[in-house]
Amino acid sequence: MIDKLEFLLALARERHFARAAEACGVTQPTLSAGVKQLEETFGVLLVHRGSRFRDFTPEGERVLSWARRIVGDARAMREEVHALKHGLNGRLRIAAVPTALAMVERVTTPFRERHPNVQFTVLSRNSGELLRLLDNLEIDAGITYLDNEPLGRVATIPLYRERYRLLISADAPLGNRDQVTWAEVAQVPLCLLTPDTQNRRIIDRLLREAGGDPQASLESNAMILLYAHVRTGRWASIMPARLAATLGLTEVLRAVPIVEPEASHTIGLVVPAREPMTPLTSALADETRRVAPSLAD
Amino acid sequence: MIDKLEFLLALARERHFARAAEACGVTQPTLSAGVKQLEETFGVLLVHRGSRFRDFTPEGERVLSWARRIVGDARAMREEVHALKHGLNGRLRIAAVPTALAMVERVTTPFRERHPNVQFTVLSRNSGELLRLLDNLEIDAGITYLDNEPLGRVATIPLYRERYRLLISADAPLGNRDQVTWAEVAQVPLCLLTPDTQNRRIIDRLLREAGGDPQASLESNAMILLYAHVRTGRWASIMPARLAATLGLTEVLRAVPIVEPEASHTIGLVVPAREPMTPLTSALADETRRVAPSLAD
DNA sequence: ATTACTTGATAGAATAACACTATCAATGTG
DNA sequence: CACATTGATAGTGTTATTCTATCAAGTAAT
Repeated sequence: MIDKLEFLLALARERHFARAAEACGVTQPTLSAGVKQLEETFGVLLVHRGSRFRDFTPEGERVLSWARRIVGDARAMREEVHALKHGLNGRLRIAAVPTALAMVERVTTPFRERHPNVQFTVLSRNSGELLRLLDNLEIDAGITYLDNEPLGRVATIPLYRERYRLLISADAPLGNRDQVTWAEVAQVPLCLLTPDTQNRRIIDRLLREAGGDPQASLESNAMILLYAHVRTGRWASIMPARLAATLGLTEVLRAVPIVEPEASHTIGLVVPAREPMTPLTSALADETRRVAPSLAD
Repeated sequence: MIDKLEFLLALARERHFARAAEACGVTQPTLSAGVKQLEETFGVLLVHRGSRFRDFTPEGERVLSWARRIVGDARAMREEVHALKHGLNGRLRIAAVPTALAMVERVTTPFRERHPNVQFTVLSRNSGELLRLLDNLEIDAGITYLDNEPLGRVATIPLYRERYRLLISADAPLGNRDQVTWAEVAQVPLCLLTPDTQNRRIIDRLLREAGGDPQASLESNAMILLYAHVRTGRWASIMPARLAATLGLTEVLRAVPIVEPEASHTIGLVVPAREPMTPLTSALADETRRVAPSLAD
């Protein structure tokens, strides 16, 4: 039964019978039969199919949402029993928004001190993608914005507040200032994240509210690329203060606080809203709560 | 997998392999094999066995608690999909404490108006037994005391407050009074529920706190038996006011409010703390919320 | 229109899983 | 010490599951 529900989850992810089957490590007829068996036991069609996968029926959507929960719980059960026997081990799959990537270390480093047998996979994802992965149980936790766009059914643990700095060469027009306004920043050509990221949407909004017309002279989804450009002193960017501090400044590169307004957003851990959590997730949440005070401001 | 977890739940209920097997509709070797298979997949012993069932290992207890949740969710899923197709139907299994039995009608009657295809099984159980049944998914909901003894992991919906009356013949010493004190009642031989019931423990406590020495001249776990005695006019009892009102008074039988203190306890619906609830449970909770205001005082 | 490709369903065979009956060994009980 | 109780084990037949191979329906391109 649970295997069949996993088939259904894979089908929801892949929207394609053969690919879903591959993801489950079975052949396509096996997955087709599994889905059909679910439909027979429930006595309802779950999937609209023409000659190909179309979408889920309303009943299918409901089953899907139960399946997420049941499959998640079954995994949590296995994980917990394993942890009871062998101590905390396994792999934590985490995704973080690009602006928070450099801060993941603040959690993972002390976590590893405490639980050396736990391994990590950390992905860079934009916030929307991150929530989708969390929903589909493809990651165990995410680090993203908690207070800006809606999150869905998740539990959250605040980690730190993101504040904004203009990274710019000391030689440039605004480079010698102690602070600049968003209105002033709006006049500068910037290296920014792509518009699919929440950080970019936040910055665009702030620039627009200051009467500017946001346009990035260079866009990327990788923070490291933006930084590589900025540190030449020939480009400017807006980055979270903590990120700028982590990356370090050169002799010519300055991080100027941006005011009017002194905007800030909360970054934190999001985990599936399941009670009880899996032992790994629960330990990660504990570590996050432990670390957060040292990052407060 | 889910079937095996059901085996485990049955074993926890029956504490006996053969009886658990019978409850699941399989033979004893089948259930033994199922449990053993769970133990193999987890790589841990779940059950301490000597020549007979002893108890669950710590890991077994954890698996058990996950099993309750997973099996419950799987049932809820089936029920919900069925309800989507055929409207709300099926059977609601409810247990109520003896003093609340007569009030169950206040919920079931309007519920049936709304959902005529739902059938009921209503059992009389003491509060401890009721919570155990709820835990083991043997009932869908209970009606019991919400504010006296601890309940465990359940969601509660208050229904009404239970207040106490001395049911006694008008000829008897206290029979002509407008109110009596608990201290006075403590002097009267009473027909009461058995001490396994929460109502009896509440009354005993109130009598003891009034300096009395509670002793029942007749005990039963069936309210109807107590009433049959009392209505002869030759016995006395303490009953909740609403129950006395439902049963009706005879010419000689009076229901005298008991004061010092004017004790009261909240009676309400308890359902498993699962989010989302099954459609039947959810509808019952809705109905209870709808009815409660008309019973408030 | 015709052809080729994509996608999911179906048929048939091999294999694995499952549940049953019968029986046994261990532990209590009178 | 006989005897009942309890759960594990062996052996067997049945059912489920999964695979490979193939098919039919629908799309897209020529």
